[in-house]
Amino acid sequence: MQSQKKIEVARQLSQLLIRSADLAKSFFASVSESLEVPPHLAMAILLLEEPAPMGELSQKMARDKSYITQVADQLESLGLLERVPGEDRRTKLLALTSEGKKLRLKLAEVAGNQSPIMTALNEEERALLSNLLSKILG
Amino acid sequence: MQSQKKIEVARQLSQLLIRSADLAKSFFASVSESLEVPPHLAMAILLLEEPAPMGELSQKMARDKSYITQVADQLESLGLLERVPGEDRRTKLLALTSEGKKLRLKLAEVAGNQSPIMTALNEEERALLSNLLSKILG
DNA sequence: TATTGTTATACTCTATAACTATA
DNA sequence: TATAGTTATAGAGTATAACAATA
Repeated sequence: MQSQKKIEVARQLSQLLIRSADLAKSFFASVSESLEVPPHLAMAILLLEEPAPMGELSQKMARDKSYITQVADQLESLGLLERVPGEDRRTKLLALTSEGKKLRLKLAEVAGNQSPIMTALNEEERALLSNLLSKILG
Repeated sequence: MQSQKKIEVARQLSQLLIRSADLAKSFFASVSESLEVPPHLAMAILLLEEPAPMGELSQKMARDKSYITQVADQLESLGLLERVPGEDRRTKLLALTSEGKKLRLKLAEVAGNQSPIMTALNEEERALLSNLLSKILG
């Protein structure tokens, strides 16, 4: 393939990728906002199916631990989670309250059923997409 | 498909999508930084193959015009572009200087050849991915 | 000494609102 | 009145650095 053409292919595909991810994000943002939680709090809730140490959430969200402290503070003040003692006394587990769990279910249901990924693609296409993306991620 | 399972599929695929887009972004960021331009300036340069009014760049980058003003200021102070008069006297065209054009070529070459999208997928796979993503974007 | 989490603070990206000049 | 661009400013999201408690 010619060099100039290659550039265009790469650029357009990158743009498609970024726009799709933006769509997924903004879909998730609108779901969260309809449930009156900011998106990053909603994402944390979704990831806390089981109580987990803050460091673990930091990894899963790919955010600094100091930011997780702030997220946890906000969720706590909304009554959606509690910090409970962990194995060793430095560790704190983030555990959803019953209200947090309720919210998690609602969030998961809407996000699972109405996501553009679910509505636009059938099962086979989703599997295909999953493979291609995994390949990119190496 | 069961509801709980569906949720997991949607979440995992969204995560894959977002992580792939993040990879594309951070690849581009590292390319730009190796050429000593911040990524958003680099993206503007890439999009300015031909001189274009600021409003057009605003659309292509999906950013507010006031932000484009700031981007243009920075590129101008780096000697990478000039504002030249457009058709009517309100309009200004953003035109790369010769140094800007040189940089654009380097940028495009590396981004086109070494992008994870290009290295991880073959031509057929890229076409497939492009279709799936277009479907999601509707 | 290394690890978990916290605090205070500052930075980056980007938008909003009010404006100027031109159409 | 509508459009292109500018200015000044503010906000959201996130990180850095120094710290405390525990291991």
